[in-house]
Amino acid sequence: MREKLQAKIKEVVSEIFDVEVEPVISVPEEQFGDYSTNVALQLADQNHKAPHEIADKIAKSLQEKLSDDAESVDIAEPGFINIRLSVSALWERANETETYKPMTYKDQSIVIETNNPNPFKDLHIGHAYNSVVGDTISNLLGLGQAKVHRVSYHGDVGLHVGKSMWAILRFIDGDPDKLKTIPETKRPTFLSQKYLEGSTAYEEDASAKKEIEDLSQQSFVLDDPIFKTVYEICNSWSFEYFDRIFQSIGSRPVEKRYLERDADNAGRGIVESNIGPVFTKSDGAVIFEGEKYGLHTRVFISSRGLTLYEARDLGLMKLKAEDFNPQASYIVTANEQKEYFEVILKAAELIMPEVAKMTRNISTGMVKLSTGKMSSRTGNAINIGWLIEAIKSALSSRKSSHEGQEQTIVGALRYSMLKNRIGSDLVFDVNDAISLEGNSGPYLQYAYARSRSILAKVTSESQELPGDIDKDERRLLRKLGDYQNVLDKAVSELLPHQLCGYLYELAQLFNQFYEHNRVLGDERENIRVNLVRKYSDILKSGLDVLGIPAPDRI
RNA sequence: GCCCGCGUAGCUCAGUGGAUAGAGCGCUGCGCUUCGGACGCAGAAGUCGGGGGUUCGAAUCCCUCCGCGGGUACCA
Repeated sequence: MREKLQAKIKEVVSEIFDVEVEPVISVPEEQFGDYSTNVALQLADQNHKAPHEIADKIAKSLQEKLSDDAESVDIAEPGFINIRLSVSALWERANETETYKPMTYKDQSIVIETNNPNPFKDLHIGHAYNSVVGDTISNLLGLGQAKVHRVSYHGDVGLHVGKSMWAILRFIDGDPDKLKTIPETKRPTFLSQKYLEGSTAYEEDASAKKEIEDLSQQSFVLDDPIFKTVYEICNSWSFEYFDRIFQSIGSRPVEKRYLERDADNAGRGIVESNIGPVFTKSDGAVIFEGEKYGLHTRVFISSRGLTLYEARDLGLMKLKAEDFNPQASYIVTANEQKEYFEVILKAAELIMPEVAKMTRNISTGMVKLSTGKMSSRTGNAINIGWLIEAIKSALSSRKSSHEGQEQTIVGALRYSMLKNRIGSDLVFDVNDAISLEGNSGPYLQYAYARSRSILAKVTSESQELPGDIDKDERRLLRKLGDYQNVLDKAVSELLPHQLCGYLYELAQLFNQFYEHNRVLGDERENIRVNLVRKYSDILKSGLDVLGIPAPDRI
């Protein structure tokens, strides 16, 4: 409908004024109509004519051209043209919407790095946020008809591994079988405790520091049998834990896990073979002089000969390009890495321009806590497991059944992370995240369950619709037809909050409708059931994109 | 210091060139539950950080100042 309208306006303008324009069409407040355009104001600017006159001419001609689709075409000061759709056009638009799929990324292979927690360490809200955002953006890409490859990247080598292994090796005291004494459910806690022990020792004990540094080296070579055995067991514990947690917050599994170990080799090769043209040596280190390009100068290979994150990221870019032959590659990270990635991409541009060109860092903003105080044990971070328990206990304080509780938790958590624009910081308020009311995931799930409950009770079979429509019905139908525009925008800009905002407004309208209008047993039952059905389908499909389950009963 | 980002109601945020700046939470009052009250209705609450500029039109673009956050050579 929007395209149709756009074409007609273009046609009209071309006929009357003999100019080519790409008319901007927006959805105004309901009182003004269903669509609005400011072409007259744009033309007035160019032609130095009164916008009102121009608008008048366009509106008259447009009214004729649209015939059955427009109920009215009005002008409003200073020169807006407002179009009010006919009832039949509104239904047509809503029907289109139900089967609509944006084609934004059609036939593209796209690889996206959705999360990157390090084994041996614990997961906190920041990891959950990254996963939820990365997963939802992947869903949007998929909706835009891309072939999406979700991947993750993990720091399985380096200092943090040394810290953990130092404490773990002391615990097993030469006997790897001691790990078997740790029950499966305690493994994540065990690992995070050992990491904490190692970190503390590293700070406070000089001899431990030396040992930890040696163990860090060992993580690269793995030539000590006991180290290797223990390392591999604990690594697998971590990955099992990650998979379980990410699945429990509704994120789909990754297709491939990349390890720094692999990126290390690839990255070293790239950097070393480009010393001279791209990289230079300085104080024994291999650096990239980003300052030449207005960026930061960064070290890629340290003076001790070790690759740093910079070199490994170059290697990773190459590996991903080889594995998936993508047209686009996204890396979702917190924005503290934004300027870092600008440097990496600049260096990559000089070495492998085609890879650099398609790679984009989506920076998410940092997760901050609204309350200063947090668990003293985990420092200033909120552990994901703790958060899930908090939502669970908020739920059980309700009298309702526990049916669908898991889904409600996912809904509350994901929605609280997705409803704000990606890029600005997320001030994480636990009370907000566990909220079941207002602009929240559970509000949407509840509004969905209500509609399903009505539909389950429908007995009449007649599908014949009356030609007229009342005010509340029209309002709901108007909103339903908006869905495809919202999808277009959310998909092309990769902004899930656009969809959140729309679904919330839609659910609000439905709840208002529900409050003031009887559906079943009313003389207008047919038309209303039809609306409820469309509403229910659209809400479910939107929640699905957000990775939020929509159970029939909650 | 330099670079990047942000500043909208008490709090958390939408709105990023168009019409009287919107929502949730919180606050005040109401509906007391007939298709599910995890709901609905009404109300109070704003120098859109300050100042200047561009424009028919600015929260939105430009300049400047203030405040906050992040980055800034061997962490990731």
